[in-house]
Amino acid sequence: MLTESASLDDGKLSTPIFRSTRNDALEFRRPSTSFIPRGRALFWEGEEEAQKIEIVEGVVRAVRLLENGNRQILAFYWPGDVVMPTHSTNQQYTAEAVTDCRVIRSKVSGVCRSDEPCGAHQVLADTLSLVLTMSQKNCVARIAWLLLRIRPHLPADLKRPEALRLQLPRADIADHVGTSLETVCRTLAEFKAKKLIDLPNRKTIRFINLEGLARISNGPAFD
Amino acid sequence: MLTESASLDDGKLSTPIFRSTRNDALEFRRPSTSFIPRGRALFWEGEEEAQKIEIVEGVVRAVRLLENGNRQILAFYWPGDVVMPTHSTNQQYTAEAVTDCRVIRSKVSGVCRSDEPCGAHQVLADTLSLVLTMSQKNCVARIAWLLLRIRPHLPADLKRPEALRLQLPRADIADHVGTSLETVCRTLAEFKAKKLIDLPNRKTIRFINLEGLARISNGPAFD
DNA sequence: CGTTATTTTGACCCATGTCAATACGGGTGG
DNA sequence: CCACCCGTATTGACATGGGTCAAAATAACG
Repeated sequence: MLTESASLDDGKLSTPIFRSTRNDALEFRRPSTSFIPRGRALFWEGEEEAQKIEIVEGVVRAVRLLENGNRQILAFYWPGDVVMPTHSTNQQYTAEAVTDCRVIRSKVSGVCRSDEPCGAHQVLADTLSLVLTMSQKNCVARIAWLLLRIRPHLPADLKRPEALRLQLPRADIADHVGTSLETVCRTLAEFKAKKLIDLPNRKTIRFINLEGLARISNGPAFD
Repeated sequence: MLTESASLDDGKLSTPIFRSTRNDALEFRRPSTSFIPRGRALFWEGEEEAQKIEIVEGVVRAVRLLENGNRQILAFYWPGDVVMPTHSTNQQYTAEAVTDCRVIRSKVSGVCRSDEPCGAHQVLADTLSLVLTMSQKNCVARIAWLLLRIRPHLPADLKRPEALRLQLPRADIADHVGTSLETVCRTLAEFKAKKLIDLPNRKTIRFINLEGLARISNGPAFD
């Protein structure tokens, strides 16, 4: 599958906490904090464990694989989010690390209540809005919608003022909004040309005109 | 499952339009069936009642409405199915009668467990496969997929042997698989021309070549 | 520095949405 | 029972969004 080269290429820029000093080399100071290298799965479809996973650092994607090799990314999860299996008989999706991650695993009860909803409720909300977005909006609107959604979670790029580190590769964006990698590129270029965003480099984004993006994300009707 | 002869169309003559719904405060009361005319809502987005609704007869759709007036049908429910609100703070969808329906309402607890999952789990499973279908398959495959899914639930057409009563209007099919009404028509006509199905009239369908339909529903890769 | 993964840009064209005209067909009232 | 009517369905013509293939450019990595 993916290279688990454990090279902290992403980590060194985005994760000042992790690896900040040599002394912290072992993260086991904090109980049950574990490290997940980029590309590795946190759990798989079909796994039955009842656990919850809090993301401390990094980005996680919920994925369903398909017969033909294609994949659908159902949702992204960010630091502070808690990822849980649906407690049905088996997972409906796989959780994978988009970037190097640090997470905290803990047990969870078999029932879910309003104060502690299980993974199903969490994923449901995301998935519902995804279905709506996918079925009602065109590619441009979907990508604008995605950018606005992820923006609050993106870490600042230390070197460039006002710029954020876009942590998702183009392919992941494409597999989330249900389009091709090429269309993502073209659309981002279009946004840049329209001065809605700036792209200092491939992994960095600067939001310039949020209202414009929001208007586009509402769909072609409002151009 | 529960194959009813289901000639409710006649039944509405003798049935009182609406049994005034006072919520049965006592859980163990013998449930009474209520009649829901075509087009009426069983519950709405945002409603907070904790109830479950068993469909005795007819078809129900789970709908989300959109700003621009479009709608997305998340799922259809059939006799024997139990429709439940997600027990989160509010509904994520509206339930409406596609055809005249008879249903049984009853109270439900605030928690959900494996043996009695709440609406979220139910809708989640449907919605997940919907997302996958929508993002990965073309219109033809999506419509074939829908036909195969609804087939087990369709009541027989008494007058024509082997024929089933297609209870969903074209518009509902379109709003479920995320395409236009016209494309649904064209695709059905195409299936008929290829002798995969027959359409004796607008509300009747006869399945001829299930394998062929299944192949198409797997996507364009397998033509 | 050479090699590889990721991204960008271009060319082409098919599937599907949209607009528009027509044809059913099932209720309703006479 | 018939004729009318309106919602639903069908079919056609047309434009285009976005998928696919291909090649080049950039960044990442040893």
